[in-house]
Amino acid sequence: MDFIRAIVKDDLAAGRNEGRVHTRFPPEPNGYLHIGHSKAILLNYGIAQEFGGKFNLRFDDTNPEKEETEYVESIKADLRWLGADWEDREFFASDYFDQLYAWAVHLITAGKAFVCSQSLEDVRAYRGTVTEPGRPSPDRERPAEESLRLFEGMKNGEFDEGQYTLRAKIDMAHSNMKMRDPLLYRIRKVHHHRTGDQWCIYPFYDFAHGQSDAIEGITHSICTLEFEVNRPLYDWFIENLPVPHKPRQIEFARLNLTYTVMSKRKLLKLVQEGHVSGWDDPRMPTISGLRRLGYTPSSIRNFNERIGIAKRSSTVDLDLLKWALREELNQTADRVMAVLRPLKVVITNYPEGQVEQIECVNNPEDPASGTREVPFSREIWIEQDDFREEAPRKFFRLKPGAEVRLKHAYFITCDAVVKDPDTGEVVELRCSYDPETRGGDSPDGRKVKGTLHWVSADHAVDAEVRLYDNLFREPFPDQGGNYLDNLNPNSLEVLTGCKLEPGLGGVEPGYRCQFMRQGYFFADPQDSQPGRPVFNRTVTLKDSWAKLEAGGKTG
RNA sequence: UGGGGCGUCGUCAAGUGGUAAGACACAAGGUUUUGGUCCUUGCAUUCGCGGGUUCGAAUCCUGCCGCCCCAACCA
Repeated sequence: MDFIRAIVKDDLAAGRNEGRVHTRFPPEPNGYLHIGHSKAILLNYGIAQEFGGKFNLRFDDTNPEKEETEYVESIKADLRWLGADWEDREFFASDYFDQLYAWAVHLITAGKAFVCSQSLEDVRAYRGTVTEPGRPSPDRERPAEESLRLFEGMKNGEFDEGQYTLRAKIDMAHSNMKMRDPLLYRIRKVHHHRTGDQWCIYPFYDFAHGQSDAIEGITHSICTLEFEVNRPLYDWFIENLPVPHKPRQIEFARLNLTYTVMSKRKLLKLVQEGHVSGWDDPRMPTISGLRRLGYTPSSIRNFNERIGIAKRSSTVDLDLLKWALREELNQTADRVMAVLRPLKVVITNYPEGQVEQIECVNNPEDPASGTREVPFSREIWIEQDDFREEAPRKFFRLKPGAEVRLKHAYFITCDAVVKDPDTGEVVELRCSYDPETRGGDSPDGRKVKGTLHWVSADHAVDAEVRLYDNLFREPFPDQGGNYLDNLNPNSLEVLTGCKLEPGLGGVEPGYRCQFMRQGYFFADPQDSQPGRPVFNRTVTLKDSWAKLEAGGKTG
């Protein structure tokens, strides 16, 4: 059990919050959700579930300049996909603008807030530094009546942007910078995605967040580490306002992942500069990107269970995310045969025009998945990588004179290599098969080390296959300068003319399977259609042969 | 630098005074009609470093070191 659940459990045992548990996920609708957000979502939703509590969705929409309805919709879709259910409790900080305004008035009346006329520059200069105390604004002792009048003027649009702000009167010498008379409201004459032009003053995060929690009866306001310094201010508002409930803020370490970036600002730049096709590009660490790549919600939940919750900043190995996906798909995905880079094989002793139906196991990990029939004929496609004219000792695939097994079908032996007379490129293999080995076993007990996947040439379905790899080539893209310099130039390779076993021709978008010996693939939800399949490679299979080769240990 | 937070295996992470869980990664074997899966084994005499308290310390005290956050009219 992590430290936050321990706190919740303890609160329950002590009878705090009337025995309630109520959490929330408070995204700002200024970008798409990413895998890092899934940690916060699953934590908050998970705690509500486990302790019989409730979970709210609340959009933190206090900055109209960056927020859009498109983001609101994408966030809701992603939350649903992850399985987080906020029932009918969908809120917006902007729902509380009236109450927040009233509370601001309350603070002014109590002499705890004032309207300040300092310029942006002066506010900054007077704030002091981390080692020096700040100085009070000349307006700090403005009479409450006057502040009240000015604040109303601000609300009514009588002033220009930047002319006035509302500030709390706390302590300009406080060692915590957040407590040096923080800004509560600013004038912004911009259209808000929900309140339209109703308001021209908008509350800041600090003045909106805790109070929104209080209004909703949130018991545990869980957020990330960088808000730790905001907590004294969070508590100050709760203590100095007549709020209906006192929530408690608890911070945990946000998720970082190797080979990617997680800040919305950086992701937005990737989108805007066209380094990716959009927020849902399969290479993006966004929820929508992972979904389109082929990830499952359960694998993301499983991943989150394994990384834990703690307070130390950390970066999780991307391999763990990939592992969580493989672990699930190994159990659930049907195995099919697809040749990505085709090489023609003619089985010279196989009768011309003959076609046999070969029975294939759908998933050896799941007997209930049954079998299917795949046509076999004289000409087939195999993977170019599965043939080497000059092969190292440990290369168990096809080479001149060698015998291998075609999965579920026959043993074949390579008799001759046909090359393009001009380029020397291998264009076709002439092989012979052993009719006694149908099904893949030899009656004389003869063993072969290699088993290849294949597709009958006459029956193959053509497809486009997109091979995705890490977006960045460095585990820490931010290290040493600009992350854009560390973009992986080979993050996407598009293959056309791939040869699929015929059953794959009519597959629906969103279909998931294992291309045997290659990886898990997903029929692209947007570009694939029955009759014209387009597959995304979600994740490769572990490849110990590639590892041997890379290590020079192929004999 | 003032304040806040954190330092346990390559990466995450349990552990809260009784003598270092687990997962991923990695390595070596075995099984295998996917060089996949699966199985076996190995992988921190040590918990940032140094002192101290104690029969006993990753856990308590103390000094130091390192990393992260805060000086947006962002969240």
